[in-house]
Amino acid sequence: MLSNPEYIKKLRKSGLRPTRQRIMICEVLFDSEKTFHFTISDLVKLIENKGNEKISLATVYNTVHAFEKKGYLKEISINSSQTFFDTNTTNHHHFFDERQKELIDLEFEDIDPVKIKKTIPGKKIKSVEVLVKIDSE
Amino acid sequence: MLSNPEYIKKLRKSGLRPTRQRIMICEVLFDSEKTFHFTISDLVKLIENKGNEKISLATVYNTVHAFEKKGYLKEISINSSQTFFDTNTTNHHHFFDERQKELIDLEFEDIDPVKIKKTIPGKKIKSVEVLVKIDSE
DNA sequence: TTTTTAGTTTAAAATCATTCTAAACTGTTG
DNA sequence: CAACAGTTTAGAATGATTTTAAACTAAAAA
Repeated sequence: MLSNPEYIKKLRKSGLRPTRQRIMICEVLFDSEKTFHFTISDLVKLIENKGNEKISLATVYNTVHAFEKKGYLKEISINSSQTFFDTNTTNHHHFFDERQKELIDLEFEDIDPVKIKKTIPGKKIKSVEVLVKIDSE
Repeated sequence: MLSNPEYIKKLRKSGLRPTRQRIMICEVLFDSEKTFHFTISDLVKLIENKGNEKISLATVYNTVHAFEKKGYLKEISINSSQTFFDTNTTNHHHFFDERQKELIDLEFEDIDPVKIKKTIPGKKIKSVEVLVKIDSE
C-alpha cells in the first residue's frame, strides 16, 4: 500500500499531474492488498463511499483511461454493456459468470500457456486473453 | 447453400416463423460457402445491397438475437463499440486486429486445446474463448 | 375458406454507457 | 507571482441497442 506522497511521486513520474481527483482514485484502486475488477459505475460508488469529495463522471473516465494507457489498469475483453477493468495488470485470464456479471481470476497455475501457431504477416501479437464463461450447473 | 424452402423448413423446425425478413437474413448470412464475421451495421449494409426490400433495424437485431439463441450464430467477446457475430458456430478462436477492427479465425490446428484446471463450485463451463489481439509490427 | 390467435415487424422513442465541449480551475515552471 | 499547459467539470452529444405499442401476418382452429 502506497501512501499519498508515493502516489504523487508515481503520477509525476508517469507524466500525470497529481491532482486531488487522481490521488483519490489511486487510493480507491491501489490501496488494497488484493487486486479487483470494476466497472466505471463500481468505481463511482467506491468514490462516493469514501465520501471525501465528488469527482465528475468525465474525470473518472479520463483518469481510468489515463491509468490504463500508463499500464496501471487493464481493460478486460467481454461483451457486456459496461466495460470491465482490472487492477491486476499481470498476465492472467478470467472466468466470467454471466448470471452474476462477475469476473473471477484464473491464476497462472490454473491454465496452461496458450500457444498460437498461426501468424499474420506484418502483425505481431499484443495480447492473448482467455475468457471462460460459466453458468450454474 | 440452402435454397429458400430449406431455410423455411429449418426456421419452422426451430420454432421460428419463416417470415420474409428472416428468410432474407438467412440468405445473406448462410448462402455463402465461407463463414464470416459481422456487426449489425455490416449486416444492414449487406441487406441493403441485396436490394430486395428494407428490413427495420429492430427486426435485424431481433433476428440476429433469435438466431444466436438457436445456435446459428455466435457472439464474439470483444470490447468494441459494436458487437461482433460469427456465422461459424464451431469451436474456434480469433485474432482481433485493433487497428482495422477486424476479426480473423484461428482454426482448430492453430492453437492447442486450452485446459482450465480451476473449477468454481456449482458452476460449469459454458465456453472458452481465446482472443489474440494483434497490431502492426 | 374465413376467423382467430399468437408471433412478428415496424418506426419512433427511450435508454444508457461513453465521449465531447468549452469554460473554469490548478499544478508547474520560470 | 505570472503565465501556460494540463485538468476538471456540468451538461450536451453520440451511438449502439432496446423498448413500445400499433399494424401486420403466418399458422391453427372453425
